[in-house]
Amino acid sequence: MTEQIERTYFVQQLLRWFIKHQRDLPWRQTKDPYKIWVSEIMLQQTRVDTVIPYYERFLDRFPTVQALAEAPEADVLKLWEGLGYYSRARNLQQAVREVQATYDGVVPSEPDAFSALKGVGPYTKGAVLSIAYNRPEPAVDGNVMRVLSRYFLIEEDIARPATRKKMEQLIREMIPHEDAGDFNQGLMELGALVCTPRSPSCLTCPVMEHCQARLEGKEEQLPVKKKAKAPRKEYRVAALIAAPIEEEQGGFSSFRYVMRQRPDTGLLAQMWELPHLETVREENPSEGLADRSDLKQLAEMIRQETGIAVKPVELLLETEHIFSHIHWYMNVYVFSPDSTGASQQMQANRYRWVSRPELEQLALPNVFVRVFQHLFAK
DNA sequence: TAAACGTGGCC
DNA sequence: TGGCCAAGTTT
Repeated sequence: MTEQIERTYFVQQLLRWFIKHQRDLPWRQTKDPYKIWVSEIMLQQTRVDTVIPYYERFLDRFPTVQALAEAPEADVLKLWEGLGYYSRARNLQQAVREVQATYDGVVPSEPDAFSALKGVGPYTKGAVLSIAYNRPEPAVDGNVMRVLSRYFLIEEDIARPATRKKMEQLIREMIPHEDAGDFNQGLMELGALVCTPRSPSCLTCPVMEHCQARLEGKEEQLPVKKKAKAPRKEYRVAALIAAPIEEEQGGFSSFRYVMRQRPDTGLLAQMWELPHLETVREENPSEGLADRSDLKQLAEMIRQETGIAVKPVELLLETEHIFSHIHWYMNVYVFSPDSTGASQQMQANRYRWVSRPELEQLALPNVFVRVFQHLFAK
């Protein structure tokens, strides 16, 4: 069988299979390029089941390009809370504002124009344009690379950009212009449902007959991918500065807390956190209580940046959090403040006193969401 | 090219 | 339990 016939067989079998077996997903109920775009951004490195509730809430709140373009950044970040890779949210809004301003709110269908938008890389360009506009652009993600590496027995490291480009070229040669969107989605769907990373269901695969890896018994060995490095360790000590809120009757029933907004770039950009600092610590973090000098340094930093003098009261909890590239060991101490006034200095350093209802409005990374869950459960 | 950038589920 | 993985992009 010639290579060309093999490819034609693949395309036809895949399309037939996809039409019959595709999942009923929220973003498949629409052809609105904006909604498909939102789904593709959320789905980057993120599971379908995780995305669905976020997708529904996000579009409920921002149903159109205009609605998202006009929304406060903080609201967008809050709706993204817990989803991870938060620069996706800021980039999406920046791109949507560009679409509103430059294209009168219409998502551009030209590959170069759409691709130029913030957060739109080679995958997202192909996915959105093929699904929404049926443009014959490749959309090569991890699923697609797995399927192709097996079917064509491609043994190059899929972590290399050069490998992805090779696969994009392959797709350009195969993609049917009449069914570009279904073909791209079919490839991804096959990777998600049948040609899975472990224990692929070859016996139900529509293209098993000519799958080169299957024919050679190498389906479990592909794709080849370089191993990721272990996350580096960081030890941190954080301050929960709590002050009772006075009521008219003279008692109190709730607290205010000092929160700090992270820098505009980098890890967890613009999200809110407990004031904390990195401490020098060798191995064995569970040994864990921050020593006096850590607490002293932390109190000093807080005084410098807020003008509030604080004293450590007790250890609230020791917790770990693993990002993709950093492993945090964090000890959280309760501190008592000598005052509760808001100062110019606090604001300049991105600190705020917040009540519990105000806290609910801020976007927090999961590691700090869990700290408060622990506190409020006590 | 390699590292930064989150989170949760799975085996 | 810990490493791997999931519809990647930016720098």
